[in-house]
Amino acid sequence: MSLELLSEPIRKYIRDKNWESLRPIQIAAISNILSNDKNYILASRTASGKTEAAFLPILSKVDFTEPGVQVLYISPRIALINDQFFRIEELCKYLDISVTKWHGEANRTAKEKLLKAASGIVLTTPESLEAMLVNKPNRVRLLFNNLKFVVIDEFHSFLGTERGIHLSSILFRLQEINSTSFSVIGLSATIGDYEEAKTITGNAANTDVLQDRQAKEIVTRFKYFKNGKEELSHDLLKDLFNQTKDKKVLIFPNNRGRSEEVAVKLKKLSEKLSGHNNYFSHHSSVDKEVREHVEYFAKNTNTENFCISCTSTLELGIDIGTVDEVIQIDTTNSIASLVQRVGRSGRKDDQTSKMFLYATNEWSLMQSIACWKLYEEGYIEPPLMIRKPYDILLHQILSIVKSSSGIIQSELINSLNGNFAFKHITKDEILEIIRHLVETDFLEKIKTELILGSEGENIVRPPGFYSVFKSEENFKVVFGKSLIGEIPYSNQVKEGENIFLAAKIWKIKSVLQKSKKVEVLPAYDGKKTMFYGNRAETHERIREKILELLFSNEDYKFLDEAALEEVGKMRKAFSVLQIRNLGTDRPLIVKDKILELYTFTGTRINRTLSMLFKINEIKHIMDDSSSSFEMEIRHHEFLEKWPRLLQSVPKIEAHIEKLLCTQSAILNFSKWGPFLPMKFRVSLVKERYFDIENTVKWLKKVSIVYS
DNA sequence: GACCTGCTGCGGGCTG
Repeated sequence: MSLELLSEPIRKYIRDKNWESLRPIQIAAISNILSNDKNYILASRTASGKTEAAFLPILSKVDFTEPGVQVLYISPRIALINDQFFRIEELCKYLDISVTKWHGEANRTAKEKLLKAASGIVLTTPESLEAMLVNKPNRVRLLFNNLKFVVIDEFHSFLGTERGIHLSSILFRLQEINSTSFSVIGLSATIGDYEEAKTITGNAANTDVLQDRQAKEIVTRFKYFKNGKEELSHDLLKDLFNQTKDKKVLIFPNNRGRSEEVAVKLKKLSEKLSGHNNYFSHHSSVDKEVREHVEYFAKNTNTENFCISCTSTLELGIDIGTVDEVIQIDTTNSIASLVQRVGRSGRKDDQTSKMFLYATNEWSLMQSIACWKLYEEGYIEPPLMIRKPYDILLHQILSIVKSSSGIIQSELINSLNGNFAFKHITKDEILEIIRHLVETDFLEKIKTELILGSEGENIVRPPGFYSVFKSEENFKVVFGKSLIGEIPYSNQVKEGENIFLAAKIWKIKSVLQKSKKVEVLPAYDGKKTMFYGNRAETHERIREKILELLFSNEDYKFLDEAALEEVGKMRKAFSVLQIRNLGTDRPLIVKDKILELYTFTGTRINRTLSMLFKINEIKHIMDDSSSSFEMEIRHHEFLEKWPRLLQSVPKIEAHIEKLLCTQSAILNFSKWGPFLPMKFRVSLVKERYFDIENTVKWLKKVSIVYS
């Protein structure tokens, strides 16, 4: 039925493809996009044909003979653009529409060709758009002043992030140069909060969600191998090897160091037992060419089995072909991430997705089960709400001033005030930040006009200016003339040390401080490489679910014997506590000189509680993975101080300010935050690192029960 | 010590 709505060349494309029928999300998208000009979020599981769902109706609807680029496709990954380019180009051959890749690694000649005759479809990243807006505003006008559609891929990956606010602001700036408005189409996995998602398009009221809830059948198996030490146990590795040796698998060990450990050790086992040789690691520190080789191999091999040990680099978008099984080592920190990873296997229609979960400690096991149960209930945690993104505002102020090479202050303020990315920030606050930037030489005011100051000139010049997220400085790892990857500078980076990288073992021959290079030679034995990283955050609902699991009698068929036994042990240990109301009671365990408090709540609330403990001089160690506090305080003294926590909430602000002066690392999550006036820095930390509002709610409802 | 992402302009050297 929806086929008739499409233009003839598109119908021919579908006939040539021999598609028996269109997918539900495609049918919904075709009839909606063709019948009105709303924004849409197309939400359905991976490999359900979302790209075609957007482009079939768009290509039917848009008149590509008009001047200027008609459709802009924005992706969070270059690799995804390169992947989608082939699919979209194939589709466009039926209509004689030009498709151009525009990103940092794209062909320059193709870009120049586009500039000579702006038309068709452009595939790009938020950062490339930012760079164009900063350096060549006239070029942006030439290319994008007649846009009809903006398609945003992996829409969910922008939610609740600084990059999402940045993207939103860029959409506003594009709207500003378009005389008529364009529609935004977001392609997304199933997400937790569609109302929040709609706000990125800038017009939530005019944004509809088309959702295909149909999920794939997923087979899961949870295994438990208790691991005291830092490194993975031999038993686990042996089991993992047998589990994966004759299949095509992806393994997610949660961090780069462990990803290398798994790849190297499985490869060694495979060599000893004459298994296949296709063991790889894939993460941001592995050289790009090596990674592309791994992706190419996985995509193009039919007969050979492989095993890729990876981080979230392979969680998003890129279709790496047939994968039989996904292995997760220890818990994911979110349900959204779990869903994405499971979706990497069984992409073909008739296949089920298979996931094996290995837990190495009891809390990781409990959290894995909690995430899985919540997923089964259809729950996905909502993204973080960023209401006051002062840091992104500051970045955009510098960007706009630079692009205009002189702008009237009131004009700048009006534009920012109308920008939907900053709708919760007031005019007065914008003015205050501009004044601060003038005082600190980032901007200079000449009569009513603003230009860049000397500090501002320095900061907008390096290429790093175009992104809003932070990145660490790394040392390149080279063997002879070939680049293996990059590692951060740690005390492990010195002559004679052995490291794991790109699924191989290396001995460090020399460290060249000046050129930031590490020369290596192949070796046979070594240690896990040290990588730095930010702490991941877990939502409170997951921790509440763990408490519910501990006080339930439910039998889980997906657990192996060891996991079942561990769950039984945990349940027994907690059953002695007098918990009557799972929603409000939290256990306090009284030991000799210490107390243990189990909060069963999210990371940001735990951090805030830790802060309140500090303010009230309660000596403690927080462990977020078990959501618990070990406190050095007498029982009666703690109960006396407990009600004071709530009273000291108003003191938090002053305390954060003090913290920011002594240990500025607390603002490490924000790239542009350090350039803000103090009160806005405090606000960023309050909103993104802590969660005061929900901590207050938590403290008001919770009652402590003790053994 | 739990993740990941992106990037201009210019000039010098080389190739056809």
